[in-house]
Amino acid sequence: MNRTLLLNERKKTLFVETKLTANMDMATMNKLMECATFANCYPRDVVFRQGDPATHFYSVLSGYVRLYRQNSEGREADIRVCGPGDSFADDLIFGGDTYEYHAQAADKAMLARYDINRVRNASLVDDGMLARAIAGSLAGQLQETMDCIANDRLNTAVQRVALYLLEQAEGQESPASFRLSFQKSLLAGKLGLAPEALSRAFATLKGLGVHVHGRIIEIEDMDALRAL
Amino acid sequence: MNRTLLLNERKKTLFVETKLTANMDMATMNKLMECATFANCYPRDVVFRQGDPATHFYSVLSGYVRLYRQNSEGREADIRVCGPGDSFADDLIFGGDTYEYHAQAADKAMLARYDINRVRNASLVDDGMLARAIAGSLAGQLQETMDCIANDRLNTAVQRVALYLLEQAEGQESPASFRLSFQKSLLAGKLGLAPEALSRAFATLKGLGVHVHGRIIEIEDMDALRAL
DNA sequence: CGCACTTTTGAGCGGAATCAATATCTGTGG
DNA sequence: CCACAGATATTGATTCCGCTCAAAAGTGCG
Repeated sequence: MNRTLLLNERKKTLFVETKLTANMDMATMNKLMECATFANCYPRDVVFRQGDPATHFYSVLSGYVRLYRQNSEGREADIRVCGPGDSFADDLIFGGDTYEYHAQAADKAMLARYDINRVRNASLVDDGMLARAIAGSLAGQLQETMDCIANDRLNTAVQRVALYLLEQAEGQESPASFRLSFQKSLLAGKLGLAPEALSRAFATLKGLGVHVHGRIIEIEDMDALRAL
Repeated sequence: MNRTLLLNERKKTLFVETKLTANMDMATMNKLMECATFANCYPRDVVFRQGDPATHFYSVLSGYVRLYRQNSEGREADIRVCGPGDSFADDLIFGGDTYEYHAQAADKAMLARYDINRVRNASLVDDGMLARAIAGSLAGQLQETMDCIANDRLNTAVQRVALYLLEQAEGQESPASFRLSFQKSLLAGKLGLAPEALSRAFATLKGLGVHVHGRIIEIEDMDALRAL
């Protein structure tokens, strides 16, 4: 068994597990696969830049990608952090000809890279399955993004961090423990905080039984966090 | 010509001018129309509540609808303000069975009200046009919503207000003038501000040649705002 | 003309950003 | 295995933005 074949099998598996392909039949998945190439990224690699003409959209197979915008002084604000299974820039399939944000690998990452025009054309000639899958993906992203706005506007830094920890510990009983899936500086950005603010939020949460050792988090009492 | 007929013609016109129907052919539009009823709302009418089972999605034909979420203490945060042509809760067509936010008329409003199940089923049997139209609508909303996050995180109150005014004055030369399309308290919510903060932002902008008389806005020099 | 609602203004406070310094972690090579 | 360098994270001090509460002023409608 050669190495390339193994790699392709792995890619294929990850491709199938993507949110975009989750509810597709085989035929549609194959159509989509034909529009795809694969790309490996190293940390800090730029996937595309705001203002670039939009040619491709992406699914994350492994690793993380950070979507962000910059203001005139160069300060950056994260819009979304995409992990395995997430897709991004697919909002440009049905309109929009330039990327509206920067995309940068936040880790070693493997991406599926779809040609926008080919996917759009494919969606024009199939029975609607492809368009429905895209719509489903966009709907999920829209919900997440609206959640994010509400969360930003309604909750303080400590509350947002507590909420994130609870989401990560989903399904565990108190006491829960897990490993953060990415760096704290990236997490800070995702939550709309400066890294210092995240640090201070963790310090506050220590008083409620949250222990942080590097990337390992231990939560003594999940209900104490829920009560915030 | 009777009154009801006139009214229906008006509804039909507004229906056609909706973002959702913008790129549809007649056949698809008719299919969609068959899933619709119409509703008139008075200011502060509740369209649906967070947690309600999702049965319908909506297009705004006239007036404004506010989408918002509440925290445990009852404080409210606006997620989106929908005006003529906008649709909302269409993110639930392909997944999600409860509304994730409150929707409230912010004005006398006329809405098209679509049965989610019927539209979903219609989208399963057509050639994909319906699904593509929905995907296009969701893509637009997603872009707006991501813009909102970036804007919130990157700009101060004064900058956000200035940006909003520039958008509203789109296409005019300096000096520009126009009327706000809704109350200041609603605008404040849309921009993620307390009403007092909006007021103070206007006060600050007075120094840059922005004059506010009730809902009438006059901008002496648009470039001065762009420079913020 | 008066009442209710919306908006503005003022004062004080609190949360998070910024800047700066220190501590901790990670991976590399001696 | 340890020492070291560079990156990452924490802590402290300060500033500033925007929220809250309270009161006054403005607006519009019957």
